[in-house]
Amino acid sequence: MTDERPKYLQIVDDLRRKIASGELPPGARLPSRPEIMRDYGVSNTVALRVGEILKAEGLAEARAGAGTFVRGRPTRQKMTRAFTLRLEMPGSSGPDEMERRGHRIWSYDSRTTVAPSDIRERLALPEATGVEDVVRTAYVYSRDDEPVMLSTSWEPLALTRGTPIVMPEDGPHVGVADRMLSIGVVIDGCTELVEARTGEVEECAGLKIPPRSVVFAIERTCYAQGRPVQTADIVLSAERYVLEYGEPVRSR
Amino acid sequence: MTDERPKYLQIVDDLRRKIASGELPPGARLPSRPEIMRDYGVSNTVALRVGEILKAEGLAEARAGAGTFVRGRPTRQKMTRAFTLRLEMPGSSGPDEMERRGHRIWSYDSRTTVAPSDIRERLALPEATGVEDVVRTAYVYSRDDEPVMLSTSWEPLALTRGTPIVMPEDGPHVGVADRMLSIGVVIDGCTELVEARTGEVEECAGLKIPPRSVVFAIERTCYAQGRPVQTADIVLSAERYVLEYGEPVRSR
DNA sequence: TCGAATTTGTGCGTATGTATC
DNA sequence: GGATACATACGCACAAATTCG
Repeated sequence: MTDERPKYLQIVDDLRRKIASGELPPGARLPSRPEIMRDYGVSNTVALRVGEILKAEGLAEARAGAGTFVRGRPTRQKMTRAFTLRLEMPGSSGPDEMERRGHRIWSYDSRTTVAPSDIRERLALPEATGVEDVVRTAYVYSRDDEPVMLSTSWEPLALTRGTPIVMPEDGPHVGVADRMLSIGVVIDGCTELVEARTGEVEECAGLKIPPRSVVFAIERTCYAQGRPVQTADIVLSAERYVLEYGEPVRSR
Repeated sequence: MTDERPKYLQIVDDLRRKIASGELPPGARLPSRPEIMRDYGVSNTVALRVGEILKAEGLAEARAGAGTFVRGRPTRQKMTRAFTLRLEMPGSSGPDEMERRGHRIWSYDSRTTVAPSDIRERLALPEATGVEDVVRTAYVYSRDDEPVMLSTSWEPLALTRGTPIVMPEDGPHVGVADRMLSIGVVIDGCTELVEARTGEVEECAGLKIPPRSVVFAIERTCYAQGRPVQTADIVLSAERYVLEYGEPVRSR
């Protein structure tokens, strides 16, 4: 054996090859930690690392007590972003686009707070004075009873204070545009900044995907006549979703 | 301490927070393994894991013998997608949005060929007959003399055959919309399917980024009255770019 | 220039809790 | 209930790279 590389990499490579070749098809059980230790003659440290790497690469999935299994790639859902925005534009009512596609709000948590500096910038808020000036709402969206999207929205209290829609979940209005319209704020513009990166541990845990999976992180800001009226941070798995932007094709 | 989460996560969180807040700016040294063990009262196993996670998340960079340092994120360029499309829409001329932002075509390679099946589907082409029916052009875009974007575009020969714009780089017309307009095809719709994943070896090599870096893979299709007239596969580094979509804000 | 101290990378052994079968 | 497997955590050792006096 003239291989200079670390043992754990050699083993990972070997298993990766077996997965790619189909020798270990999706669902197949990978060797357990003790088995790796025996088969390859290594310590638990190495066997442990092998599992961690395969999980991080999204190739394997571990279930405590059961074993480690080859992961079947999920079919990617299409998430039509521009379309969402359009449907949420003034006049819409009833379930918004998210719900129409089988997504439901799994949980949410609203509270008033002092906006952090990056949010202040996005909402064009003045210097912080220590006074609570935004409503922060953390949503978890689900599909088929699985969490699939995390969203944290921020709305300036200056806009909503004293209105019936201070707390997003109060009342019948669904979707930002609809809610804002009900207090006379017409949302007429929206931008999304799309970032892709490996998910933080908590994000991946919240989405029930392997740690460090690739995720989309979308920064969405809605405007009314040029003034930002709501901004949100949206996180979703890049393995499960493709984002669709652009003009929907009309006649087809 | 009522925190139920694993120790390594708590420590990672603490350091991540310090990095995000700027308390530990890019280039700053993170606590070493012995320091973490002492400061947080944990074993080397935990301290080790903390470093591994921060590295995997791209927040830190370790040099054996020297230490672990906060990684300076390359400042992310904003790639304004919708805007690009709009500027490329009929009537525009001169340098397109890509060029305006300092991007140049580094190299390209055009040839006629038989479209593969996925492209046939996107362009709504009939069954392949073995006859060359598309022009495939592979571009490498650069910025500051560095390759930053790969793009492969496909145009049906049925549209362009016999016109002066069969080969994209012939003539003065820059940008799809402009070129198509010159032969009477008015592009009036465009969709982009945005995917994020770890880059393939060739892609990362072409972009001069580390293997398995996170990349955007965009599938863009342009339509004229509902009929697809051009489609392209675009790959760019997710570490270097953020995609911007949506209505640009008017009055500001 | 050299060597000591430090730090990361790799590897070893072990223990305990908990989920699964 | 018992065996198995993963998750987390403890301990230690040594090589290679770097830093610094």
